[in-house]
Amino acid sequence: MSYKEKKVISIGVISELTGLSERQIRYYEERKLIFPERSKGGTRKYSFHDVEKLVDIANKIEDGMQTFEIRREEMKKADIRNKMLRGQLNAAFKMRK
Amino acid sequence: MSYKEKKVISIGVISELTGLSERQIRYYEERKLIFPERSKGGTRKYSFHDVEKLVDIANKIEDGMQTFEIRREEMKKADIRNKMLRGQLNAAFKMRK
DNA sequence: CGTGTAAGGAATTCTGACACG
DNA sequence: CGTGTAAGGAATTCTGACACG
Repeated sequence: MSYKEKKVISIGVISELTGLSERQIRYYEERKLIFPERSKGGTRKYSFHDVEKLVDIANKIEDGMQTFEIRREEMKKADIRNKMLRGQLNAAFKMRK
Repeated sequence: MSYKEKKVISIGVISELTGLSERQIRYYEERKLIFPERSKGGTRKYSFHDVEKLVDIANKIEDGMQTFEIRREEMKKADIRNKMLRGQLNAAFKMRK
């Protein structure tokens, strides 16, 4: 896994990097838009990828989009990715028969 | 600046990533081998590059090298880099005359 | 709905020092 | 020299709640 995906950054730093309040960052997690890991003690850990995600989210919210819409959009993307992956695997499987 | 160089990781996470104790990590800073940044509150912030540096340092110490030797080695490398850079710049300057 | 805030507590980090060697 | 540790304090983060709207 690349550095970009490693969850090692605490919420305070994330707040600085994104310009969002800690409240906002935690709320977007509550709405299932981001998924930080946790230390043994329970503190949240984010990745650089999460920083980019958060900036995207913030922009969409500024444009008037609601969190559930952003989430739905995200789900749709993941769905398409899954279908494409299935297609790939299926094609590969058929070739082996 | 790439993600690798951004100083955003706290000492606890660095300790986990490197397997070194916080004591060791702070000591290597005292010996001028690494240079974390500080938050307003004074907590140390490291980069992924520092993680790699620390692993290197730990290996050298395990091989019996002393911190001042590691530092000397580092200084020498930086020195060579500087000389090469000067050479480059000088050559470029002459070409313009 | 999305965000601010005060509240109390817990986890994290800091420094300077003593210890061993 | 390099590292462990106990000590006391400060910075950081956590959760649940009230507020506004």
